[in-house]
Amino acid sequence: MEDNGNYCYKYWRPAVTVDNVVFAFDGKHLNTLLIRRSKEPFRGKWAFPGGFVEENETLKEAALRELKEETNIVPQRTGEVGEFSDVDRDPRGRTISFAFASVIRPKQMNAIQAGDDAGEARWFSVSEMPELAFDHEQIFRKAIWALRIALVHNPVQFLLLDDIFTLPELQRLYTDICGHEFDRRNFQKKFLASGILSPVLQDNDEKSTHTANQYRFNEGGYLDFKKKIITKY
Amino acid sequence: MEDNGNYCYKYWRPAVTVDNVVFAFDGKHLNTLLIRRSKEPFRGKWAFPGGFVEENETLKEAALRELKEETNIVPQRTGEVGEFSDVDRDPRGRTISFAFASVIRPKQMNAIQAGDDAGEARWFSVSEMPELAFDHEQIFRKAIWALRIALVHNPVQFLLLDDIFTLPELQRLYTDICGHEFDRRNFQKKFLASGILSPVLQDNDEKSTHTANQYRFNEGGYLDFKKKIITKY
DNA sequence: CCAAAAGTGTTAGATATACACCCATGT
DNA sequence: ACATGGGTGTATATCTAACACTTTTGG
Repeated sequence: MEDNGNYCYKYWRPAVTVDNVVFAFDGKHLNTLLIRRSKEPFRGKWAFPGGFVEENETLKEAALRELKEETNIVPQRTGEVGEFSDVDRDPRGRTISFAFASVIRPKQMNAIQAGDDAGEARWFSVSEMPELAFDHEQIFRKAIWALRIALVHNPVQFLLLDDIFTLPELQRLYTDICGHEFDRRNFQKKFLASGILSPVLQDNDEKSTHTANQYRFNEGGYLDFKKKIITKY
Repeated sequence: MEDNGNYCYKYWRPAVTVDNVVFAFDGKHLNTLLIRRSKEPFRGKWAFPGGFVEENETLKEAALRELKEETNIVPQRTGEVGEFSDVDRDPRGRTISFAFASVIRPKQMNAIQAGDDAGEARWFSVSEMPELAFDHEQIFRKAIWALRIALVHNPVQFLLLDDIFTLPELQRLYTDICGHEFDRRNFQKKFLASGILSPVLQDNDEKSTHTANQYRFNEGGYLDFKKKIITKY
């Protein structure tokens, strides 16, 4: 068990890593960012970007540092997914990982750039995920679940869209996150009635053409809306 | 930094601990289990039971082991709360903690018995918590929040009650968890209509007396109810 | 010309809220 | 007798769900 290294402790300690599940919406579908492993174990397999935690950073800071180093992504928001500590989850030895889920805006998607020990970095639609290294399947399922819950408690959906967006886009995003189809008319009615969205006035030229109306997130309206909901519980 | 111990590694590793927030309902109020620290740091202060993770156990297994050792409690269910990894959260040195929240039934409450380095173990009403050691305030707030969310997704409320319970008890439990008063008539109507509860037939003698009706959790009804809800999202 | 995508309104059912009185028990 | 706690029903408002046609654009 002892690696004969320079860091010695009185009691056993596990190695601690962080993993990042980054979500992005390309206008059609929800995607996550994977890197292809260039080293053993699982060489050639896809995995979530991550790495070892260092001495002077929190787990979240470690996650964001690794994400930036390996993929050049800096998220809009990052939340906790959970711990993954099965004794045999890493063939190299006992490693505990803590996973985070992040969201970025569509326009940030092409900032990706594989760095460090990431051979390649690529977006995958959440409905077409490849086989993953380690227990990253498990991490993925838990991350989607966390995203679904966050949808209700934080306005992450609006951090997954650009500043100005359309209702059909918002609906497609909900469909992918919830894995459930929504009725278009009811969906629109609900959001328009909620006060969460502010319409963006378009040129009359554009407006006359038959394209989707544009909206912006209205933080004040959102907070009021949430206050009403909370009373319900 | 090097403690000159027997466990040596090539790279730095943090110490990893687990903490347990155990919730129990005494019929009137929601309580959590604290132990009084018998050692420095924070000697004499109250804290959640927990300890260091060992080599052949997951974090959850470590949490349950420490809980049993320090307080003699074996919970009905345990869920994740989150990570606590501020660089200076433990004055003894860099320590990362992962917190779990557990629930037990009322009749298990008096099984507590302080063991190991727990000088004393005691239940505190969640509305009358003492000052806590480390960043345990933070852990507590996050644990309550996790419990509130679990209420919607898992039937933890029924693991916090004995097998047979009354609607007023259930309502008091909800009040404490949600921090919000409910209308008695609407609360009862909702639960009775939901199919989640099965009435327990009482003797006519008892029934004629004016005491609260008894119910039992109905798992099948709960699953049907949940299925309907999920479609709504 | 056809397919794909977006706009738009109504109705019926379900759910949520607000609200008051009586009875039994124990002090 | 009084305070506490528990049982019970109705009316209103809100929310949810189901449902079809027209317009525009691009191929």
